[in-house]
Amino acid sequence: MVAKRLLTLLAAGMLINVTPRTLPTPSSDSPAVMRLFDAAADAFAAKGFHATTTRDIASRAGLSPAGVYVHFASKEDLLFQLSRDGHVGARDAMAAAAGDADSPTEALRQMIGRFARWHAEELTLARIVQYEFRHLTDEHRHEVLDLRREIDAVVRSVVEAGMTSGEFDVRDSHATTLALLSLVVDVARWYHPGVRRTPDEIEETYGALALRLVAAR
Amino acid sequence: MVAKRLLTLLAAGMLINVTPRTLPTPSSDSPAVMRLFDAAADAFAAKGFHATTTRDIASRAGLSPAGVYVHFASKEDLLFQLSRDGHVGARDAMAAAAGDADSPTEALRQMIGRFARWHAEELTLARIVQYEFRHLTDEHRHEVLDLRREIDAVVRSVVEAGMTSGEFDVRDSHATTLALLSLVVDVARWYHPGVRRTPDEIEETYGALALRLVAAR
DNA sequence: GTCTATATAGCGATAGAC
DNA sequence: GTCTATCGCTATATAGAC
Repeated sequence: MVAKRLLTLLAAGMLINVTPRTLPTPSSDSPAVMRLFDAAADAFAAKGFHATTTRDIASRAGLSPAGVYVHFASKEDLLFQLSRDGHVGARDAMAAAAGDADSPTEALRQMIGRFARWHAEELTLARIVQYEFRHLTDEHRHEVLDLRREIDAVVRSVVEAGMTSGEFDVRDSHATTLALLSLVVDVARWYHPGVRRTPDEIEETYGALALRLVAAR
Repeated sequence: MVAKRLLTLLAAGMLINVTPRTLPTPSSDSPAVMRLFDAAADAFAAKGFHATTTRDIASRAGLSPAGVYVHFASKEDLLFQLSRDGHVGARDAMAAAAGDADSPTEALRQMIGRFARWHAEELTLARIVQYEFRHLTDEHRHEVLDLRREIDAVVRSVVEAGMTSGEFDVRDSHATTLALLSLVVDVARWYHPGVRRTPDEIEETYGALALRLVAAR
């Protein structure tokens, strides 16, 4: 009961509302802006932030080099918006998954499975989220760090709910949360569409692996 | 018995000899070369390959910008030698750990524990190994990929030995090997000396987590 | 809002003296 | 083997025409 209430709280309230979505929604952006987001995401994911030039981004988006600066203040601004939106999407996908569950065991299975799936389905965004993070300015990095702490907190809350209910055999919730996130984050490293596994299989596999890590009964 | 022979084979022969160490040993390098290796490793680990300038490296090593090119053909050559030596060190640390074990269970615990510890103790090298990989030239990347495949193969061999002996409950040895390596690789992302855990604790924690992932009896 | 043209700076790497 | 000086190039970002 306590666990269930906690989970409901997390899924329905805390996570959804901690960072209100005051961002411009993608649908309100102009075609050029959307092309620039796509172009920058592909380039950053493929080559990394510093190996990507503004000319790369502009030409992929069908614009001149100067065209980028009509819509974005800098190359780093493009990275920041991609990174922030990616973190918000990842967090919301996980929170939604937890909301469907009626026990810590099911919440963890669905959250980790769904989060792993997100890394496969949103591969370019996931790579930016996990690998390009450090190239943000100090101010932007701190803003995104808050989102990362939210993601960490919801996983740890479910782990601790399972410890309290007796469903999980875990001594250190921080260490176990870190391990759970390690499994998921690394999907962005090895996954490639069509190789090894489908997003469906990844979701199932990682949900099961998560329950092994917490020694769920 | 079969499992034990396989493990001995892996530890004593295959891994150690697959790639003979024809590299110049660090001890035979000049002081300037060692300073350049250290300087480049620190800079690459802290900022990434493309955000590091040859002037950064040279000044950290106490040389002029031109001084780098007396000892290395290019900035990428420095990265390659660091990446290759790092992979060899990681592989050998793991193979040595497997050699001490008398069962797949103990081999896996010691290998994963030792490998995780290596990521903490050799943090700068580990970050280069895991994150700067993609900035190698095609030829160099393929050479390092062979080392990565060796590391993957030895972990998978131990997983499969445990499946054969009945000690592990695993359906897909590839997926489980990937998950085991995900745990370890991610240590290079979150570890920072003095924070959260000591290398000793990491070795113990990750050895135990590995056994959970394979559902060792 | 997009372009051409360019400012300003820094890059990796080399030449040649010592 | 290390230096000073610099080449040739590319980078991010801006100015101003349309």
